[in-house]
Amino acid sequence: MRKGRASRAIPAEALAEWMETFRRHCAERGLAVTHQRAVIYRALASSDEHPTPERVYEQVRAEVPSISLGTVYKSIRTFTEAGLLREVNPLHESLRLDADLSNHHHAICVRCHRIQDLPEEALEPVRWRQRPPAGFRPERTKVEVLGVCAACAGNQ
Amino acid sequence: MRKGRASRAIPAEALAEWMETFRRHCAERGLAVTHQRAVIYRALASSDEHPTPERVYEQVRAEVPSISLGTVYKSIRTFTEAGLLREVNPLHESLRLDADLSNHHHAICVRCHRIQDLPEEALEPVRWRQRPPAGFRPERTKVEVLGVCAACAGNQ
DNA sequence: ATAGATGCAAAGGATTTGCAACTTA
DNA sequence: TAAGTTGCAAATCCTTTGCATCTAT
Repeated sequence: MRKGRASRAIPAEALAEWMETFRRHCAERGLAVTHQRAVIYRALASSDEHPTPERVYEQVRAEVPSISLGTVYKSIRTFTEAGLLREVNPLHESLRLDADLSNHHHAICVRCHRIQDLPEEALEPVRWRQRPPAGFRPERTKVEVLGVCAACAGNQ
Repeated sequence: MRKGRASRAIPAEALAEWMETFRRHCAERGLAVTHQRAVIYRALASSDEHPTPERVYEQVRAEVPSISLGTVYKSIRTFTEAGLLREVNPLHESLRLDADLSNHHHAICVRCHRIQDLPEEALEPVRWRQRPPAGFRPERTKVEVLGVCAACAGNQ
């Protein structure tokens, strides 16, 4: 994991625009725009390292030393539920295992987290159009199709 | 999440073959083939639900009531490190966040878990060849390119 | 003024670890 | 028999919760 200050390769105006969007979204959903929330959102929007809550806490504490880790967690959850933020890893609550080592993909239910196998042939092979990031050595490509499974769709 | 007995749509002979492979792999790596390990591996290889360690524990306890959850965790880790088993979610240790809601993909380092963005145009669009699983309503498709990042490749 | 947000501390779940007793090769 | 594995309990890490105090609307 890289250390140091993480900054998205995005100009200050774009960040300003995101902060504006942030304020609007909060207003639309009746979320108070507190100092803490603004700082937390800014830390997230200006980072390209896909940080953990702990890492966000570190960054934010530099600006608001009295902030608590609990507030960071609560804000992140609020933002995620409001659709302002996304989890990179929808299945992070617990380890999920696969004894099938052949190449295949997964269909993941965003509601119940059921995972169904997709045979490799179910999808067109993934191909590069551009070059991979400099120095990155690709080994394996997985596709996750996120959606709603039959059971969850049936439950309304 | 489905309840009940999960069974992969694989005939008994294939399972027998997997168990044989399992024994061979254990032998190759100097891993003892204990009753517990065999039962744990069988539970995993015969399931299509991508179970959690807790779920494996439930299934295995039906056969070996005295087994401990710790042993299940230790065996799973041993199997994963030996390459007999794969984690569906390599990033499950902690929540990772993304404020960029536009469609894009990720390059994930399997060593340090660094996540780099891949713009959507970096890859050919993912297309279905076959039909999605019955009743599954796809919403979004994510590609994860797993590999080794520049920093980790440099460290040997 | 009031609903909602914060900070703190305690609780809860997932996973790992230490160690003595037991198995496998 | 020696090295490795198990079961148990305690420890650790990540995340949520309860509650009194404070703040944005």
